[in-house]
Amino acid sequence: MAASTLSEVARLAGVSLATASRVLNGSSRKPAEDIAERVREAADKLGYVPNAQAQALAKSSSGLIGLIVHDIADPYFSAIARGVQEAARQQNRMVLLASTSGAAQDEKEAVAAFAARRADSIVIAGSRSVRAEDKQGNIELAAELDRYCRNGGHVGVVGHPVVGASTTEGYHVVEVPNEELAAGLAVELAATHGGEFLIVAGPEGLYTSDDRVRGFQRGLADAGRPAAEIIRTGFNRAGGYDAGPALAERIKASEKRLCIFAVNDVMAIGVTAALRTEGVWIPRDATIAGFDDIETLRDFRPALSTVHLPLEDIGRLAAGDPDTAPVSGAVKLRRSTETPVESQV
Amino acid sequence: MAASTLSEVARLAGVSLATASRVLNGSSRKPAEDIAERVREAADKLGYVPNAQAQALAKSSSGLIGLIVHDIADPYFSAIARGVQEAARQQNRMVLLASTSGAAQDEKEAVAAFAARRADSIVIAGSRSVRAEDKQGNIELAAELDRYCRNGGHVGVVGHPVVGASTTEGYHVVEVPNEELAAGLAVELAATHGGEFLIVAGPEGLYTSDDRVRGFQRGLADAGRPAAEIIRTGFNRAGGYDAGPALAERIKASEKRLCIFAVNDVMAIGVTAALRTEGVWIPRDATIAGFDDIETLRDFRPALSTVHLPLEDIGRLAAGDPDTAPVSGAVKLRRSTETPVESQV
DNA sequence: TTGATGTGGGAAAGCGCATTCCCACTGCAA
DNA sequence: TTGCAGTGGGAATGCGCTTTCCCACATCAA
Repeated sequence: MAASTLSEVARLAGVSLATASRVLNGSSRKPAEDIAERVREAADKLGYVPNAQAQALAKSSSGLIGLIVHDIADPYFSAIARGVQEAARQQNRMVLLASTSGAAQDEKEAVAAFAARRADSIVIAGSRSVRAEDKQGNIELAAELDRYCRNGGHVGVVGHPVVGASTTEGYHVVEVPNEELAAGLAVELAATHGGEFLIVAGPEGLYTSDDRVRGFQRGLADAGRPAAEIIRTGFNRAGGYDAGPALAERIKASEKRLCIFAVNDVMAIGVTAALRTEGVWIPRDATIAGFDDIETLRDFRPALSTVHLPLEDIGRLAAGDPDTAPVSGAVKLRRSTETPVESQV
Repeated sequence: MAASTLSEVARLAGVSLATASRVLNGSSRKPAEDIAERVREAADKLGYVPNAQAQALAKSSSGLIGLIVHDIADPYFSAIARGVQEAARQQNRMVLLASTSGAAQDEKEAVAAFAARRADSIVIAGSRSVRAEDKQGNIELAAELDRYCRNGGHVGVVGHPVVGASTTEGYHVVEVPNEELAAGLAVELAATHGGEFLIVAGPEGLYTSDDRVRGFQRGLADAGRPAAEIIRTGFNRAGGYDAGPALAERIKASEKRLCIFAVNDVMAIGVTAALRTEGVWIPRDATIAGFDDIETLRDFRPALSTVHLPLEDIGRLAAGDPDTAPVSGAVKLRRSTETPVESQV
């Protein structure tokens, strides 16, 4: 990647390096118009493209914003990514992407790589976990992030604070009221559903999942209902699908109507798909609700009851956009939790 | 983003800059083990993170790969992005992301920004168009890309060559056999569908859309069928949705059974959703097929007939992964094009 | 006319690192 | 002992740019 340099431009225009720099790369000092014109012409003729690396080195600010997600192809993350991308665009920055499948070790490496590139800020989306086997990874990740912050970096965290961070300096947590919203969902569901509840959750220790489970149980309690049984599985579509057979059996065996809360939309979709293969239909034989309100799934039938989260805004907020309103979700009841009249319990 | 520098490490370790560099940042010359150990200790104590900007400047290779998509939240693009991301990871690079909504002007700016960052290569996904109003934009984009290539950059293009590129030097086109696959789809559909065909296409001049339309028509011709009528709309879910009402009317008015080919999956989903609101059911009242085989939509019901494209592989290929096999799609007939026995035409 | 003030361009010093070149030192054969 | 190749560390240069500092010149009031 060689290209023409500023000094070549300066030479061609017959001015000094300093002047050329002032003309081309925005400085407070504006050279005279005729000179500026000469410089611009020279730059144009040479096809000059400023070397952002060198600029970053010289003014120690890279114009980069690092984004860490579990999987960029997961619609949850890609929606957030869109928000981050937009904020970056507004701030005249570029976004550096890292997918980590959620492994703390990988996230740590990503942070180090971003730090190496001197990213101005890092957005870390995706749930961390407090499970014992992740402990070491979390500690290292936190240490890496702390170091990054200490060196003047900004970290935007989606959802909940970084596990094990030793300081709040430099961290900006975008609060997502998972617990409250899940509670709200439970209350609203309890209003029309007289049967049992069951939660399809992610692995124990996964923050987001745990928050939503806790909230849902609290909502049930508030509505005077017994706590729901919990089935744990993967936090993705496959996890939901895997939980299907057991659920189907349960539904067929029990004469009480079941309402399933899957802690995110893709899991709910997975569950629904699996149930369908077992001959269990939503909402005829059971009802289900998700969480996130993923856009790509909005045409899914039966329309999925869920909790809307402004994912794009979340991304924007995490990227430090000041004009975006704080996160506020909303319960959306749709077809998937409508109990057909003839089968009320 | 200040941080400790190599020379601080060197001083602490009591060695020269050169030695520290050799120890820490992979050089062919390996200093003695005891010295190396001292340097590593010092680096560790200071929390040294090499400045990738400076490294890039010094050895003029940035380890960056730029990715241009229309919309990162579109599952088509996010799937490709995942592939690019994986390839980058394997190559020990990072990916720089730019979303452009497909405007040639924006894509040009993105290319310039990548060039400024001295990205080793650029992947440009998403269809370009040959419409007259985009002509100027295309020219400028091509010029920017050409310049980038001339300066030693590599460009990976998804689908079809860059419109107006003056050279092939540096370009690597990942061929996607849109036309052949669409033809294959038409042939397979014609085998079981006796009624009419209709195509819901993107705007005229959009390469991918045009290719698929052309292929489909050719397939129909091969099957001895008359050419399908074409409705043009937006190349996304909203476009498909917008086409719904007119289609519904048509379907209701005609007694011939209609098979719709939407040139991509999200459009097909949009059409289906709109038809549903008009009381038209797939596949009862009409059938529909899409293109792309988007993963997030696989649980959609009726299961969408489509053409499978290995999007992740496409991303990997475009990012220059040598181990990935060339693109080969496959027609997938599913529920959405199954004609119920009782309503055969 | 003189000195004060302002204006605008140029020289040069880094930014943090890789790398080339140089040199001191070692070991070994002659 | 001398000479030579080989080893390994250090000084210095440059990557492309920003920015400070300096200086030449013009302008204007006294």
